Amino acid sequence: MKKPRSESPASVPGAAARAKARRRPTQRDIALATGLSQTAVSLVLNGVEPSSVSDDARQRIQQAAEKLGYVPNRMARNLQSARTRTLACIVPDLTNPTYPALIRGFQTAADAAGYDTMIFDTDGTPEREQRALQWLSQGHVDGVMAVFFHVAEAELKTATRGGTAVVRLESQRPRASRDFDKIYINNAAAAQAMTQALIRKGHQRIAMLSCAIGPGAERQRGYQAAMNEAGLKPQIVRAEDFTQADGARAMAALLKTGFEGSAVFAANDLLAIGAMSALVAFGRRIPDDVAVAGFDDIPLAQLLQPALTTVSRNELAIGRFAAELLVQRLDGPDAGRPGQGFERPFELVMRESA
Amino acid sequence: MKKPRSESPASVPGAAARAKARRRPTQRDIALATGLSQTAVSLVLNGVEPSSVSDDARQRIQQAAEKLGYVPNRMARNLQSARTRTLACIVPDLTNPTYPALIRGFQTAADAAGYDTMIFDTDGTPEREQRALQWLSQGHVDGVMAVFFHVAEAELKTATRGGTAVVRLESQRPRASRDFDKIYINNAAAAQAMTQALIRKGHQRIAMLSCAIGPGAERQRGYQAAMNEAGLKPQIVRAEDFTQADGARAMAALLKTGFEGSAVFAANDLLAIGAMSALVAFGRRIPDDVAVAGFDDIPLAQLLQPALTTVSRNELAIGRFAAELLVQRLDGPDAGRPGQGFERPFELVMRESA
DNA sequence: CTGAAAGCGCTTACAG
DNA sequence: CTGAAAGCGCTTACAG
Repeated sequence: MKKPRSESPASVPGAAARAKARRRPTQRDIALATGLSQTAVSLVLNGVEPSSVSDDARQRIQQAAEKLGYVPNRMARNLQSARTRTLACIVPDLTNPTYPALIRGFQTAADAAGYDTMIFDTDGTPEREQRALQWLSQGHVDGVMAVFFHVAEAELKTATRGGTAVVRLESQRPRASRDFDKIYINNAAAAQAMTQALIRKGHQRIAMLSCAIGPGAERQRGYQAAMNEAGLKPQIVRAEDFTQADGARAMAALLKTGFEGSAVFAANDLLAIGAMSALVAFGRRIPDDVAVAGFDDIPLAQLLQPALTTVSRNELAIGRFAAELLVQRLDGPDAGRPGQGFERPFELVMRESA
Repeated sequence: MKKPRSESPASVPGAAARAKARRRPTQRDIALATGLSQTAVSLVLNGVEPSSVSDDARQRIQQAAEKLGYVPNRMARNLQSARTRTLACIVPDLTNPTYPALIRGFQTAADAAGYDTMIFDTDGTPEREQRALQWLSQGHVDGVMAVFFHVAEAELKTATRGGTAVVRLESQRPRASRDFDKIYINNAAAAQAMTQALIRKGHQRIAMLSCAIGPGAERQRGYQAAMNEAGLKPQIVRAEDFTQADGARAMAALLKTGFEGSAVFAANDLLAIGAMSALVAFGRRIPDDVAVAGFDDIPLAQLLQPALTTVSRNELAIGRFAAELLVQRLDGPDAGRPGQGFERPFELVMRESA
């Protein structure tokens, strides 16, 4: 045997040898141990009803399985049945607390339906989102809830054409899709409502701290609509990404150029928190000198001093709802129905910061 | 990446054809399309070198693969090669920001080595940790970094005997294990150091707010050692779980019974944050009336008002290190070496809250 | 250079 | 009731 010298994973000697050395028992081992057929073993261990295996055989098989510590090989089972009993969450950034909350809700519902949950963090970059797509297309999961910033609908459709159920979270009312469900909140309306609330509080010069990716555009749209409607001049400042550090940087830059507004509306809570720390560093009091509002209502928002005014989407409920949609599609009677769009409510949470 | 076109030929109508079109293309389809063997297809698509396939054949195969939008079926490949090129992180609670940081670091290193990262949230409960074990034993991943609260060493060993590489994060110096690596910080020493720091600041009545699970016990041990050593009387209050809500509840209960201490040392930052909100609600000023210290140094710690004094483990670095260990075991020359224990440093981060 | 064939561990018709 | 057999999509020795 000539060993091909390749990058192929299987040619790594150590792991392959080790795997073989400590082989896990298979149905064949149980068949050999009991003197019955592998078919019978499969039938018994899967509890296929009505059972065509005698009680005696069944008992011997179960005992042998127990004794050998048999665990089914999912790769093999999945290859055969094309079902994995696993769902995935694909999110841009686990260190943004809004996503763990979403996943928490998802997992609760997936668990109740007997599905495992896998989580994939894309970092919100085009490259890693493509890796997530590739991973999806390899058939690891039966269904997925995905938050993508850079993936086109057609790409997602291609990646999941193997039959993977999809719920996509959108930042605006999406076009109807035959192929998968979509959940969205009206980000523009939410941002507009928050801006209007700030205006009602007497603010005239309100800057928006936003970001070009993800839901940033829609939230800017809502802000602009409210400002225009009130005859006020919009001022939008762009941060690199939706992180606290980027928010602090952008706010500091704005302050250095002589910011004279009385309020800042940030496109998410992390940006708002960054802005708050920059404001404090520049000696501005919140909310007396500058009011601050955010978006997401992450758990931390109410713990800040002052507590952050923000927009809540109830992520926990959205996650739960998404998992339930997937399970219905996979196990329910409406497996084949066309995709639907589901709008979820938002809520303004007025706290001390504005 | 080019978007593959639909392979559904308009000239072949009918349900069968559509069902076929929906199927993901396989190597067999490429073989059929090119008139070459499936073996040749596999050889070319895996880039096996030195190649035994002619340039002409190679080109035709690659073109057909592109045209059909071929994506390898991982289930099949894994079944054959027993390798998945995927690593897992198993953690107790994604909504505790310390774990996203850990995962972030892990993912960075895994990514660099060409591995995908899957995340499994156990909720810290015995039931879900068992599900994680079961999932592990099904061979989904080549390696795993795990934080378990309730899983015995033997159980983990059994679940991964298929050859899955393991790095376990421990809360104390672990016993050496032949089977897997362990990373730990000396939680007792860290808690002791923090308690000593509080004592040096003049505090005499220091309560510890802790939790029975996970690293709670070790941190209590360190606290007690420091208190005893200084001739002070330890007072430990137990919260249900390591969450902010539990911290607030436990602190409020303590305050109701007439707490007279001048400092509270919480076993993690979330408990500390909960305690802070309870203290504020009861009209106590931090740190003037009661000083507060935590453990973990989650990103939020420095954003609080007052900023939280805490213990840092540098999760990002730990995660990165863990992934590198796994990759070395899987791809490196030292695949078979016995497991080692690696101690990582901690650091006291003194801020305003104490 | 190329393809026929065995086999990874499993499910599921099908024939005795 | 029971087992032989086909097949899921792939990798890889082996024979031409």
